[in-house]
Amino acid sequence: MPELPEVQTTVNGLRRVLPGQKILNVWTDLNTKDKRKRDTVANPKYFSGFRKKIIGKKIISVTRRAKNILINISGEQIILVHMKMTGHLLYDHCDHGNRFIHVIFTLSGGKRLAFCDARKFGKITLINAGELDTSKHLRGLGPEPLEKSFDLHKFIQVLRRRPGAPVKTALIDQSIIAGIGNIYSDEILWAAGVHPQRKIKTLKPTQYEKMFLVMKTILKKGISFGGDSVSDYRNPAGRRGHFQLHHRAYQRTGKICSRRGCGGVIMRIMVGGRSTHFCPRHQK
DNA sequence: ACTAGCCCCTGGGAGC
DNA sequence: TGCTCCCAGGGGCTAG
Repeated sequence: MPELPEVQTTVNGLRRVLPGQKILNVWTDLNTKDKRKRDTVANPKYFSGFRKKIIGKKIISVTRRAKNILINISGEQIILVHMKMTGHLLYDHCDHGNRFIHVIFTLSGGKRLAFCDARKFGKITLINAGELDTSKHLRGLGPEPLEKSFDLHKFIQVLRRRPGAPVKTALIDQSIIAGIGNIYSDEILWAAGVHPQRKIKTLKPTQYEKMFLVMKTILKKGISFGGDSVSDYRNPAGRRGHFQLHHRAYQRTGKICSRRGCGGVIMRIMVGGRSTHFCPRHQK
């Protein structure tokens, strides 16, 4: 469940080691006929072209947009990596016994960059830099929640584009705000004291303000803990993040709410097809 | 135009 | 011990 903080943690790790290196080779064992993966290295036909286009190219920088890792290479091209549910990138920590490694880039510095993904949902594709924002991979994404320019006014404005949606559904909608997923949305709503099924149009100004503030602090907290490894996420060095040790709602079903003086019991319900954890006592 | 729901995939945990 | 069933959920896609 890599979300913004996990993707940022990976980017922070990679941008210290990748820039300046050349890509010497790339290997994959992925092989699919799924037409949804037509434009990824999982498609053998695409992979041979991908391989030709990136070999010999130099890595310039590593950035992030929403939950996508963008590896900018020479020749005005970008390798886009989406980790989806269980994916992660490993730098110089790809041991041969790891059967979940599906893509390996050999680099000029003598180290390797590997894409590890137990469930093979992840995506690796190549985009021309000039077409990045209009590509189907990034087109339609909402604003970055941690940008300074993303203020309370814009927060309210984008959420109100889905007036009838439950607030939980709106928060994880990538076209509304980019980068929030199931874990951080539950944590944001717990901290804001907002019920996940509350409809956007019924939110009070004070609730918007509280949600906005805790959204920024919780996402930053996620980054400062090196992401959340409740599931498969690992940083480029193969190590776990620690945000999972600080969950207040996510996967705490049946536990006493840790808000001081609350005493509620965390519940799990389905909202918009996603399991949702919240405290029915203090989240209104 | 919108949304609900299925599907991709496989490990891990629960239940028997 | 080992089998089966269910759950995890980002996001593409389709049917309504």
